[in-house]
Amino acid sequence: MSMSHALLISLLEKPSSGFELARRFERSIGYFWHATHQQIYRELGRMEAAGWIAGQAADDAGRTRKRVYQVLPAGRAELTRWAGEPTESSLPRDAFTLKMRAAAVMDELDLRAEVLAYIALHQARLAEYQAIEQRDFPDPARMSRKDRIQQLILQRGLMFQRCEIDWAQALLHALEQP
Amino acid sequence: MSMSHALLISLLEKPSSGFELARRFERSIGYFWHATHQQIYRELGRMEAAGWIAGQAADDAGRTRKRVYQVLPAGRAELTRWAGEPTESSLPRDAFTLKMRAAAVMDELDLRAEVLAYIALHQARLAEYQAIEQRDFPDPARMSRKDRIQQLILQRGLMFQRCEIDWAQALLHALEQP
DNA sequence: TGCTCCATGTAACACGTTACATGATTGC
DNA sequence: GCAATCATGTAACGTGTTACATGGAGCA
Repeated sequence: MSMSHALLISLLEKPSSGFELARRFERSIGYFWHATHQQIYRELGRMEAAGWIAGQAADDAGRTRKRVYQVLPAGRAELTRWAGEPTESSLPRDAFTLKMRAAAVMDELDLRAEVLAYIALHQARLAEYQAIEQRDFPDPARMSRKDRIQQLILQRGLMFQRCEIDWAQALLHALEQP
Repeated sequence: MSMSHALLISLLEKPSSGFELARRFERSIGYFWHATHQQIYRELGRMEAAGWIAGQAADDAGRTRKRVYQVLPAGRAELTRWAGEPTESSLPRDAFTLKMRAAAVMDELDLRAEVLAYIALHQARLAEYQAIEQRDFPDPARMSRKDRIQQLILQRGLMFQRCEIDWAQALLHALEQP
């Protein structure tokens, strides 16, 4: 799995503690890759053992156990190796589409409320992404290569939300017909 | 998990053996929900024990162990119950996007070939879906409610492929800039 | 003092993947 | 007779999820 690589990239973007990573994997990064804190701690332990990352007591640790991890050369090498191998195409598992398949074969199911909730969810996400875009990429003129790529990744998310909303509206229309 | 529900819906669409389900979950259904044959046999066993489905020796079984399963009333009831509960929003884990995040923070990575392969993959899928649409929904005039919903589900897939292709082309352009 | 948040972990279990095994049928 | 495909399964392992536990810091 690429869980470890997701963490390596995240640590390259910013050296962090396990807890900070967990928060980020619930939010911005989480929009594209989700993980629980247990997975993260487990993986951080493995990667430290493998010499990919090094953790040390954080400056602001006080008497807490807070440790901040950073990527070692071996971790960078592993990322390079991984980037070169063929990408596994992710296979979706979408409970919503599944319910719509159910609605197709079971006439008695009325899923209009589900579709409305789905539209609302994706409209909320769209608004969130738009806010992130305005916050992180306010000036289209002065952007580095890194900024441009990161903005494109965000725009992929924006594009999907718009697609989902349009599609769900067409679906709603179809469900309202006998 | 909704693995069992995916199988129930698939069995409602057409009573089948485990092997037939496995083939379908690699192909058409697999575009929206993937499963290996081991998962399928395991789940069929559980569902039969729970009284959701019943299996009997297939008509064309001969001396093989082929068994065809069909959904029992308890299985239908379970689908109805499941459709009524709130839908868990699926969280994506996309290795390709992850690699692009890596490219953003590691200048030395050249992922242009990856992007080209990605474009080719989604163009191939687009063509596949278009072929399925022409085969399964040839006559837009005479379509049942069921057909219309199933076509919309397929069109969601088509829409995503087009989005991915357009987006990847923009990304390719960004990667070619220093 | 008690509440909430920060921070890290263990343990048990469910789910998913991979490798391997078995035997019948179909076509060359 | 052999290979490919149909058809079902077991076993082992890795990953993901859920529940629970622990303790410090900041605040009212």
